[in-house]
This record gives sequence, C-alpha cells and structure tokens, in this order.
Amino acid sequence: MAMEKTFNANEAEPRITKMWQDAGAFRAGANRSRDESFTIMIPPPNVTGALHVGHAFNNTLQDILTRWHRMRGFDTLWQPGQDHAGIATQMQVEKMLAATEQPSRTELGREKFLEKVWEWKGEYSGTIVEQLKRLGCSCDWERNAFTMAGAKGDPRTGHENSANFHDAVIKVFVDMYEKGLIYRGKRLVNWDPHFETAISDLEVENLEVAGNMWHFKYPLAGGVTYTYVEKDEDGNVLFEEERDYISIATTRPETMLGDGAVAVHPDDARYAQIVGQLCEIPVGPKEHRRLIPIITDDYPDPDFGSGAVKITGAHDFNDYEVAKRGGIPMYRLMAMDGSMRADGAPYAEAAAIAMDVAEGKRELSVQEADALNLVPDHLRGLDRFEARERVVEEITAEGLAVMTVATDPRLGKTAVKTPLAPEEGGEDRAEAESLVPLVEAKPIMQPFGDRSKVVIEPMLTDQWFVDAEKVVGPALEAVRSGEITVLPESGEKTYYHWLENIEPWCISRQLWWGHQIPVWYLPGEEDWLPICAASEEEALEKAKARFVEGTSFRIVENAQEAAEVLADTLSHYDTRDEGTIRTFDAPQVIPMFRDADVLDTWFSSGLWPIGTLGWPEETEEMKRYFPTDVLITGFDILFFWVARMIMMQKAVVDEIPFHTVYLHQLVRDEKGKKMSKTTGNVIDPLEIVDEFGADALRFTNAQMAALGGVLKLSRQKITGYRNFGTKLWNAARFAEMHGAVGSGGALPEASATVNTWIIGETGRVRETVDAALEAYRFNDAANALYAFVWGKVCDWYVEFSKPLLLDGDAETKAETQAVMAWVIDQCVILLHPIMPFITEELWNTLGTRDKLLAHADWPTYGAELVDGAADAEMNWVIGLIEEIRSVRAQMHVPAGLKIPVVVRNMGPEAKAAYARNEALIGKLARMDALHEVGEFPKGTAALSVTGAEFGLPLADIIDVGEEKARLEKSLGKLAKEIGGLKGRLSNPKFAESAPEEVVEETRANLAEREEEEALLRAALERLSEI
RNA sequence: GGGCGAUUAGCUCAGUGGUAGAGCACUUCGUUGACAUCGAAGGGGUCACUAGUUCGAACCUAGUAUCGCCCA
Repeated sequence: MAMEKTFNANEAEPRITKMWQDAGAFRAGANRSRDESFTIMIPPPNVTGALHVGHAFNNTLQDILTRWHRMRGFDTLWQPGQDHAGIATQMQVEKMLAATEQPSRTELGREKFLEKVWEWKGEYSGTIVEQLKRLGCSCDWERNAFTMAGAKGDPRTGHENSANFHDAVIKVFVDMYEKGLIYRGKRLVNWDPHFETAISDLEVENLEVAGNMWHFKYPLAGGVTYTYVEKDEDGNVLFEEERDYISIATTRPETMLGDGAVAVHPDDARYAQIVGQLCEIPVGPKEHRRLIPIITDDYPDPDFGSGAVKITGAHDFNDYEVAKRGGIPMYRLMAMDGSMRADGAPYAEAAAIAMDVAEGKRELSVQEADALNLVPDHLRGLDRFEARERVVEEITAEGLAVMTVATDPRLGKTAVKTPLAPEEGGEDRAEAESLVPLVEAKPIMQPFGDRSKVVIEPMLTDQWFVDAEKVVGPALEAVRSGEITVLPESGEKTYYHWLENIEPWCISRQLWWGHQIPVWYLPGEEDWLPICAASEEEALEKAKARFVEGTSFRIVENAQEAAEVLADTLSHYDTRDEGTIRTFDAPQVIPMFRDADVLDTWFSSGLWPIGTLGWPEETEEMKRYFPTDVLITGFDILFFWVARMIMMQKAVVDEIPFHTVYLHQLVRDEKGKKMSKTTGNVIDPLEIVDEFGADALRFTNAQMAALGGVLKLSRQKITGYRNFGTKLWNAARFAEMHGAVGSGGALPEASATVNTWIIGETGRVRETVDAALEAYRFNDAANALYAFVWGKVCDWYVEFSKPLLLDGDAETKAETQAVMAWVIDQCVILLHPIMPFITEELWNTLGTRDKLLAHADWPTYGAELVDGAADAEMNWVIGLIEEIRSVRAQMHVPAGLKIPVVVRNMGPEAKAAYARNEALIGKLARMDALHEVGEFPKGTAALSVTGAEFGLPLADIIDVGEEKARLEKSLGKLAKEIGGLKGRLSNPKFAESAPEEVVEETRANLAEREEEEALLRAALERLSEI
C-alpha cells in the first residue's frame, strides 16, 4: 500500500504515544545495555500550570538528551513531577471557592480548606502531565512525583508512586535546625499585603511607575541653626544660607512616622557640623513631635538629592542595613494587610518611649521596638496610601515642605510653563513668582507582587531563615572546582556573584498550603520556646524532657489559646511572697502549639533530586540514579532553585545533585518581545502541536537552542520545520515505492560511487550529531541533520539513485535499494531524539522491526566510512551538474530542453568519473550527449570545472553580451581571490609561521583558481571573435 | 550606579585565528517518474566603529557607540 503524501501528525501522535506507554518504553532502565546511568530531573512545573512555550522548549531539550542516551543503552531515567506551588495553588483554590459560591478559606478553616486543595490537585495536576506527553516527553510517568506527596491528607491521586517527599522535607528541616543552619528571627522581608505572607524576591516584579519625590524640612532640635554651603568641584562656593533644618527627600512620606534617624555620608562637609544633633520628624501631633539623631553612614549618596537620607529600618531594605549598623530602632508602622497599625498603646505613650530612646535614656530590644506603634492616633487604621496623602497635607500645611518656584521643571506636568520674557515677546509679569511645594514627578521603581499585583511592603516580621552563609561554601566550591559545569559559561559568573553576596534565605510563608514547619512552642522564660521535631509525638517527647515528671501537655491551636491555658494553669499555683512562684502544688498543664507557617516552596523543591528518589531511605534508585546528570532550566531561576539545590544537596547528603547545568533564556516572540497576555503575542504550544505536529515544534526548539542564545519563536520557523518533516517523509515514501526498505541495520556493501559516497556522508553526520549533543549544542545537531537529510540525501542521493533504481542493472539496483533502505533508516534513527513521532511512524511503516525506534540502537560508525575517492568524485559530479544548470539558467535555455555538452582536454580521472556517472549527470543536467572536440565551436559557453574543459555549444541561443558579463563577473571574483592567495604566499613570513597544511592548502587553492581563470579567460577571448 | 552579554545578508541567527555561512524573505524559471509543505538558478555583507597583537582578525586585546538582561 502506497504511503500517504504527508505525515498525519494528529492521527499518529496519540497512537504512537499509547504504543510507547503500553510497551513501558520510558520506564527507568528501559533498553539498558550498559552500566552507566543517565538521569535528568524535570524542573517540576507548578501543579497549577499549563504548558507554555518555555516548558515546551525546556522539555524538548531534556527529551532529546534522554532519548539519545536511552538509544545508546544507558540506564536512563527522566524523572517527572510537579511542584505544589504554595501561593499560586492557594490562590487558584480560593478563586474556585469564590466562583462556585462555596465557603471561603477562612470560613472553612485550615483542615477543611486543605481537603479542598487536595481535591483540586487531584483534578488538575494531570493537565500538565498530559500536555507533556503530547510533546512526546519520554519521562517515566509511573514515577510521577509531587513535592507534597506524603503530607497530611494526601489522597495520592496523580502521584501514586511518588516517594514520600513530605517526610524528606521535614527530616531536612529538623536536621538543618539541629545543625544550627536554620533559625528564627525578626527580619525585613518582602511582604505581600494582599496574601498576607512573606514572598521571595522571585515573586516580586520591580516595575517603573510614575511616582513622586517629596522634599521636607526636618527642623533641628532646640532651634539650632547652621550655615549650609554648597561648593563646586574646585571648592568655589555656589550657594550659602543659614538653615534651621535638614532637607530630606522621600517617595514614601508615610514611612516618616517610623524614622529612627537621619543619615548623611561621613565625608559630606555640608552636614558635618550638625552630625550627632537631633532633628524633628515634621509630622504627628505637635506636642509629641519625635526627635531623631543625625548619624553618619556610607549609604547616603552625597550627590543624590540633598545628600541626607531618613532611616526607616522597618520599611526599607537599605535603611534596614543602616539601622542594623547604627543600632537605630526599627519601628513597624503597618499591620499585615498594609494598613497603618491600630494596635498598642496610644501615640503619646509610644512617642514618649521613642523619645527616650533617641535621647539615649533607654534601649529597646527588637521585639520591644516592634511592639511600639508610632502611628499617630488619627492616622491609625488608614490604608497606607491614604496615610501618605494625609502626611503630605499635614506637613505642607505646617510650612515644612521644601518650596520651589511654580515653573520648576522638576514638578513635571504640574509645573507652570515659564512665560516668555518680555524681550522675546512675552507679556510683562508684574506679580512675583509664587512658590509651591517641591514634589518631583519622576519615574520610580516599585515592587509589585507578581500574583497579587499589589505594592509589596518591606516588612519586619518573625520568619524562619536558612543561614545561607553557612551552607554556601561547598556550593561555590562545586562550581569553582569544575565538579559542576554551568552552561553557558557566563552563568558561572552570575552564580559566583550571587553566592558570594548571599543573604539569609527566608523559608517561612504565612500560607496554609505547604509543608507546615515542624516546630512546636512551649512556654519559655521570656518568649515561647521552640521545639523542633519530625512529628507531634517526637515534639512531645522532647518537651517532656524539659519539664518535671508527670507534667501533662495540651496541644492547642495557637499562641493565644496557649496563653489562656497558661493563665489557667498559673491560677492553680500556690503563690507566696507577692506572687513569686515558689512551689508547684498542682500538676502542671503545659500548652503546646505548632508554628502555623509553611515552608517556602523552593525549600522543598531544593530537595527535588534526592526527594524524588526516595531519600532518606537507602533506595535502589538513589544508588543507581544519584547524583543525576544534567539539569536543564531557565536562567531566571539560577539562584532561586539551581543554587539552592546545590547548597541543599551538599548540606544534606554532601554530594552534588548534577554535574552539568544547562541554562537557557526566556522564549520570546519573533520580534524578541516577552510573550504576555496583555500584549497578545502569546504562542500556545498546544495549538502549534495541533497545527504543525509536535515534531515541528520540537525541531524548531532544538534548532534555536544555541548556547546562551536569545530564543525567538515564530510560526514561520515552525512551518519550515514541519516542511522538513514532510521532506523526510517523502524521501522515505520514495524509498518505499522502489523497494528500498527492510534494512536489517547492518552496514550494506557498496560498489557504486553514489552509494559509497552517501554511506560516508552518513558516517560524517553521525559524528557531528554526537559531538554536538555531547556539547549540548542542540542547534548544531539539528542543523547538521537538516543539512544532511535535505541537502545531501533528498537533493542529491535520491536524485542520483533514480537512474540506478529505474534503469540500472539488477545488481546495481539491489545494491542501491539496500543502501537507500539503510540510509533512510539512519536518518530516522538519528532524527528520533528530536522528532520522535514521525520517525517512530516511519520506522514501523518501512519495515518489521524487533524493537521500537525509541529503543533502536544508536549507531557508532563514523568518518571511517568516508571513501576519499568516492567523495572527491561525487563532489566533482555535483560541481559539473551545478555548472551546467547555472549556465543554462543564465543563458535562458528552456528548462525542458535537452542540450549537448562539448568537452576537450579531458584528463583520465575526469574521463573515468564521467563514465561512471554518465547517467546521473545526463539526467540531472538535462543533457543529451557529450561530444569530445578538438576546438570549441563558436558561441560555446565555458564551464569552470576542473579536470577537463566543458562547454555548452549555444551558438543559436547565446546572448554574447550576457555571456560576457557572466564571465567577467566570475573573473572578477576569481581575481580577488587569486590576489589574496598570491599575497599571502608571496609573504615569506606566511610560509615561515603558518602551519604546513595551511600553506599547502593555499597553494592548491591558488592552482585551482588559476586553472579556472585560464578557462574563463580563453572563453572570453573566443566570445569576442563572434 | 554595578554586573553580564550582544552588534555578521532585507529579517532571524550560526560561525574559538586560515577562501564569510544557514533558514526565511526577495528575483527569474519550472506540470522533470518522493515531495508545490516542491525543484533549479540568482541577487544581496566595510562582520557597529577606532586602535593594537599576528604572516594572517568576524574571531584575540584596549577603547568608543548603540541595544538588551540581571542587580541596586
């Protein structure tokens, strides 16, 4: 039965997928024939995710490597799985609850809500798995893992065989806690006021927005004045005035309420005389105005603004560092939802305490400072942006805004246009210029939550941290020593840069969906006492050890309940001596409650390599597949995931998680723009698969995967590679039509030059492809195969084979059938890792096979198959055909017309080569006969071919002018080349210092060019005779 | 401001010191026995600029310009 004209991807892909699946073709170790293992861990997509072009790209590369190794007989595992994606999933489920009019998260409570999340996970986590299968990904799907597998309530849908990831995560937390690598502390974090949780830097988008910079006067305490002097570089005084204030600029005036100091650069001469004095925050009730010290720090840039910076340690990352260095108290102003705090003592009381601190009369612990609410009573409870407006109004009303002329260009749009001067035709201005507050209109960078879209607030909160500095060393060393290679190399530099400046890693999140932190709290001497343990039972054991025998414990929900229980217990104490506890008469009931927070998703995905393989159990998989081999992922998560995986694997099992990291860029649209829904330039990979087939998308992905390259995806490119698949399909179809099928895989014997030649070309391309894949140059592998299949096999070999298959003797025909069958098989095998579907289909269409193509043996032959003589001969034949075609086209010989060719001075080699390939040349060049002549007839167009003088006798149709032009153009090009070659050879230093083979090559080249030149020159002379 | 990178044909990009390449687009021709999702032929480049190193530079070095990305 004749094959269809094209490959029907829509019909075949699901069928082939099923065939692979039924055969268990992708199971770990399938087709294993050697000891070495090859392991790739999929970067786990979010469980909420749907396949986008980035996944498609990333997973194509992983699949290419996986299939390539599997075909080579490695013990191969591509481990799939999904990430539980704390905040994203919680948000999705909350949305779903709202949309279906179910009770909200808070109404449900933690336990019920988590049930809903598990249900939701069961329903939707399969989406991305199915989508990856459509791409052809050869993961061991039976091992599909999940980063929350084994956690409380896990019904095990969609990750039935996953290792117990939860236990692994908890064990690591406990171990790291016990080693002192994890601690709890109050630090500044990115706070999302919408979700009311800390979020990672990765989840913050910094966007430039139109903003304002306000300038305010902070009056010096006690009416002190100083001479403010500005000088230029040479020390000339530019400006001088007497001031009783220091000028401060801010983009967030509401944070002034929490200022702890004003800082200036130690070298800033303008303020040197007032350093150490106090100044007043110009906001809040006049009678309780707070004073803060003027300090020095390297952070303020003397050239920026006034050079003086207000320090609000609890609400700005830079200020936080300054405050820590200078021992400046950090006053938190906002509640967790981003509103101004409404808790605590009245403002007057709080401000009085803060005053004492500023005057050095007392010190506050971090907790005490945090407890202080310095928001004036009338601003409490306001939204932060509303509070900003009020603060600005109040300061301005009091006359403490820095003023400027209304025409100041810094005011932006609100600036009044400068009127034209009278001499330029403007009207005379009688009135004095009015002054307005200086509010600069300028673009500012503002942090937004990538999911909530609200402005992120740096917030001082209690969080858990990994002491990254303590675990970073081995991770740096692993890359420095070359144990881990990062591709492209520039990634290594970025890696060092980040790790060398590493910050503590905040791993707690105020969410419900995630691994709950395994820490329980007991009443302690000053604060709650943390007990870290793998389970409640263990925590109780540990707790018991701290109390007298017979103490009973009660697990409660939270700190508040615990406090109540404690109060109740205390009421039973027998107290004497003014309430001091002296003896315990009654048995104690000690409350204990678990930390409500969950771990950052990156903490668990940091354990992905070992967690999926069953660690901490000593599993067979750990032994066989760990450390893994390659990690392929986006550049953007180098720090958030890659670096942390290296740190954690080193910290936990003291091994590298993989030896190679392949980083790639973001996949963009054809113009290089980021794809986004708002721009409307999103390409849906599944639509592409529907329209062009998975293979076309995959080939495009491979083809654009230049190391470090920008990834620009366009439908046009995909169309081109879909066409490539069709081309391969039709070459196979041709082979099938002519009985060139049924290769058993053995290298066929060949005597015809064409056959010898194509076998050699196949050997070459196999070496090229392997070398390319070895070096992760997917684009080189794809391009080499494209050039081979289309440019060599289809363009030449199939054409050459036609006369042999159709008109050749039986022996030649049989040989050609065998060689062609083999060559097409090789194309299909070599292309399989990139284009698995069409090749698997061809493999099964063209013959009856022992194994799936997915398990076919990857060839090991190489350039030793190249026969130098055959190679030279075929190149000569191709050159001759191209010359004849070129001259024909340029001389406007009708395409269908067969014409004679004349030749003189034919050397023996050319003679033999011509004789052996006469049929092919005649057919492909559309010539009817070759005539050996003594002299070319008039009007013969010369060909530049070595070994003989060929010509096309075109007296009747030749256009002398055109032919002259053609020859002259060729001669011009030749002259340039010859000039260059001669120049080099005549330079004695060239012969001295260049390698011999280069000199030799240059000589040979020159000789050839000169031969051509002579031919064309002679032809030109003949032409002028006409 | 700091770090990393880019600049090669109309477009998108390969190209690690030895004759400047590919795909697409463009022009002309083609119902040639697998393929029009095709075939044949052709045009098109001061390899951003300047200076160096070298027998020889798109490639190495320094600087300049422009454009990206990341971090502040």
